[in-house]
Amino acid sequence: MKTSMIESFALFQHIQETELEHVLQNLQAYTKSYEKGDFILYTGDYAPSMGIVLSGNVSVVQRDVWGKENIFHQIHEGGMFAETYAYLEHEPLMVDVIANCKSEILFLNIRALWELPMNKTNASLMKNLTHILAQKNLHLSRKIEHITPRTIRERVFSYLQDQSIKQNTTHLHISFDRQQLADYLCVERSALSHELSKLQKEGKIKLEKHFIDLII
Amino acid sequence: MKTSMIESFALFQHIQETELEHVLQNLQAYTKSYEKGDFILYTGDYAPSMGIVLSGNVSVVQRDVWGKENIFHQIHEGGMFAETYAYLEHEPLMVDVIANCKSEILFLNIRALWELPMNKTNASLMKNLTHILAQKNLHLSRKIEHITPRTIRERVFSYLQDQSIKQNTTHLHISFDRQQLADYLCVERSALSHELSKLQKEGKIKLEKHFIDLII
DNA sequence: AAAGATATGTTGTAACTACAACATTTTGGT
DNA sequence: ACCAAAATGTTGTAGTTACAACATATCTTT
Repeated sequence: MKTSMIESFALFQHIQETELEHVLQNLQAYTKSYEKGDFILYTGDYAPSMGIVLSGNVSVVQRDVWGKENIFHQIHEGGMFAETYAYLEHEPLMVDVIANCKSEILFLNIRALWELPMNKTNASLMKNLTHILAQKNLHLSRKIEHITPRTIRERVFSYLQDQSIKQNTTHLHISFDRQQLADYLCVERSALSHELSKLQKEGKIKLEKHFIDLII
Repeated sequence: MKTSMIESFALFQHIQETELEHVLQNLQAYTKSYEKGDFILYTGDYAPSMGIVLSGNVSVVQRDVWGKENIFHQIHEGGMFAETYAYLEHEPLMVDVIANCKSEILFLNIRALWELPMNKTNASLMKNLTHILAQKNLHLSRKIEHITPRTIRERVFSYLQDQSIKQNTTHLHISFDRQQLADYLCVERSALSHELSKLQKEGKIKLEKHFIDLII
């Protein structure tokens, strides 16, 4: 396992490189590879371990009875998923986790952390984990903010303004394709396309492939 | 401060009663009282401390430009709020916290936890905090699940089914009034009343004040 | 018990979206 | 460069909601 890459991840901030191998062992680390479209975790499952995306990217998705998808998160390299369920061991997953492309996942039994002796390294891990959970919280709150408005137009602007702050530019890279963006905003794909076209005709945005320019 | 009450709270599980006074001191605990309608925290503020509801109850609310309210949580006795923002110190609040009635709040500087020596008590506090953050995450995910459907009817059923599981009965106590339930589900109050009436006429639910019977 | 205040229920209308069906553009493999 | 497949865009229609304006019920205070 390439520790050089792993030590850059949020969970391992302020962990000594020399400790890393030991930490991975303590957390019963193992990796697994997935192809595009593979299910990594299923709704209803219990997740004994959380996942870290070593390469590729995955979607955390909820499906309703009719198969309509609601994208909660898209997790890229270095990102974590299922940490909530790995921690709350009796809570069944309310989402699927699916590989968007060929991906390699590192699994860690995060509950083991609380059985380990209390030293500086393990305290750092706890602090990092708390930090990550707090940020997941914010992401979920932002998603709620984005899907609260009734109209597609308002949802799009809510999302684009958020992206504009995060990317610190008005030339926004959108990592979703249209269907995924529709799923994230909980609207119909063709209706989203229609609204984006209208916004472009009105001169409020400019569409170019995976970028959207915000024009103010 | 009545430590007998405080030790029953989620944050203080498995903490020795004899340690409690010391812990409260370390976390710079102080209490403050609020009247109905008082703002406890404002959108845009930074929260240096998180809050625990000692008595009364509070709402965590987001407002849009037109003053429309979106209720994220309702926090009752023993519940916590702003733990995410208290932990992410540079993140401004995206919600208001408002007292629904006369309430007493205990404030704790949770960040101080990471500066303290690593002993069993502080490790328990970290574990409890992680647990609470993970559960907040689940609550937010459930809220997303409830407001994802397009129709009021589907949102109501999503919420009622969730309550049915949580309360383990079909005779559901609803702690929201109609306006609050509408705000939580992000729909219009009168439209919600209308839909609830229709559901009752169809024999699918039975309304009685602050209870709703699910009829299956 | 009465009166004012607050909460809840009812109705009509304009606006927006989901859905379906189809047209066009872009992408990836050879 | 070509083709097939996938992604994106366009249009019309039926159904649901927000909003406004009002009616009724419930709570509070005296």
